[in-house]
Amino acid sequence: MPEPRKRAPRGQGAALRGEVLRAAMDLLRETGSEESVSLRAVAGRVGVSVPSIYLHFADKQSLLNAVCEQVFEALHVTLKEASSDAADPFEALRRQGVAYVQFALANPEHYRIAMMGAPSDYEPVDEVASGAFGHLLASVTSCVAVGVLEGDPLQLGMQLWATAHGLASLLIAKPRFPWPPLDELVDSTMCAAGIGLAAQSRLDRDLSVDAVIARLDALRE
Amino acid sequence: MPEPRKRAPRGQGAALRGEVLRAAMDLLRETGSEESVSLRAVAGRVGVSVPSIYLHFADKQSLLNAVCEQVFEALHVTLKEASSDAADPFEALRRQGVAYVQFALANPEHYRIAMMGAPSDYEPVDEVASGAFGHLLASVTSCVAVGVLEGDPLQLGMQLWATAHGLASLLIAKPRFPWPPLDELVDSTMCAAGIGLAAQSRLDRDLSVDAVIARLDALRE
DNA sequence: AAGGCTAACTTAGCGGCGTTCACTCATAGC
DNA sequence: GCTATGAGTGAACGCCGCTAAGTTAGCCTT
Repeated sequence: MPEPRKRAPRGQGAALRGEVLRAAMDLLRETGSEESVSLRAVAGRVGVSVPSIYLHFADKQSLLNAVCEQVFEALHVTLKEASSDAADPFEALRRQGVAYVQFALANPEHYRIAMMGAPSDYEPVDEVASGAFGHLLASVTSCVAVGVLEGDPLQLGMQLWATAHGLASLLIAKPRFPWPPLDELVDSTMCAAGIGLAAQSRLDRDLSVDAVIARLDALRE
Repeated sequence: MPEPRKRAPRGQGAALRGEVLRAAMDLLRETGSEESVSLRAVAGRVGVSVPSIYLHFADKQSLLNAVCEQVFEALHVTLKEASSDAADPFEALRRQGVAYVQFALANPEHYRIAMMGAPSDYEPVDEVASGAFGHLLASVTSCVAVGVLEGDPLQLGMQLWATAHGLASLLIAKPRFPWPPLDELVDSTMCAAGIGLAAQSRLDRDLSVDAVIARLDALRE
């Protein structure tokens, strides 16, 4: 592994920032473990000395925060694409949930850093809100407008988010668990989450089992 | 902070193991961050030198694995207590879900290590299966027997587990997010998860929104 | 009671980590 | 040609997990 990098010309110092960020993301993907992404490893891959990283990132956490932003943006794009050809907003929710889990499983270490790490001082909560979660919220709001969901769109969105995240993060954190076939599991879970939220607002929450059974059996065709 | 520890008598060397484990858990709880639990910090708190830890734990990960086992056991006890006085198995599920999230929020760093960390080489998957998850599975199986849930209890249990874990881990990982009041959010989410799983098996999964609305509106009293 | 055996624990040190400070070097502008 | 400055480096600090070698103290044998 040579060190191909030449000193950048006068105005182009910031180019190094992009190279460092890309190297960090590549290392995460290739090694699959956050701990192997050390500043020395990143610097070595870029072909630069360690302190050079500090010219563009205040510290290691800032670099990881930049990684998170990339992940959030990629997730946003993925969810938009997944829901673009849905027939209705309820199906859009389901597709977004499935795409969310697939994204997490396809980029587990990126997802772990962005969504399962310790909360850092600067949580980009606005980024998330205006990005992927904002897109989810729009679909939820449409569902409320159509009448399939009822209640506060923000709370409904968080509940759906939590369901998708729960499945994704469990699958990532506990890969040895004897999971059933994933496609069916994920689709079933997101389906149940949507239907559950829709059904819950139409039912008294404190019904007895027998009452719940009686009501739900009416759903059968 | 003095170092009160005297050398243990001849047969009691293993007592140190318990002290180290307790110190690690206390440090986790007090500092609220895994990174501040270094072997030096643990050893200092116990009043012993660092290599002494290696007499009872193969490496740091083994110590953390022991912490995880404690957490799983405490979680198991919590879930058993929470569901002990439920009127029916469906309510037992709901109470377990609520208690699960409360446990995670009350012990966030313990929960993070046990459930949100990178999978270590020895995942105590059997421990989880025979403990807290086993207890959840029993309630699910009862629900299937009673007829409110339908399908594979293992898959249903995983889906409920994922929902509770999703809420818990999101709340821990994203504390800056503008969460609504937690009690209502948690109870609503677990309720919706149970009802959703029960309703899903009674519905064609590919109904259009309008069909879903029509069917679900029949649930209203 | 003396001495040895071994369990229990320590001292010293390795290499790797994030981070900092003082520095070199090349070039753009005068 | 000179110099100001942006781009990047070398060396070092303290903390980390971990290890090899050594030391201490109490039970057991004789």
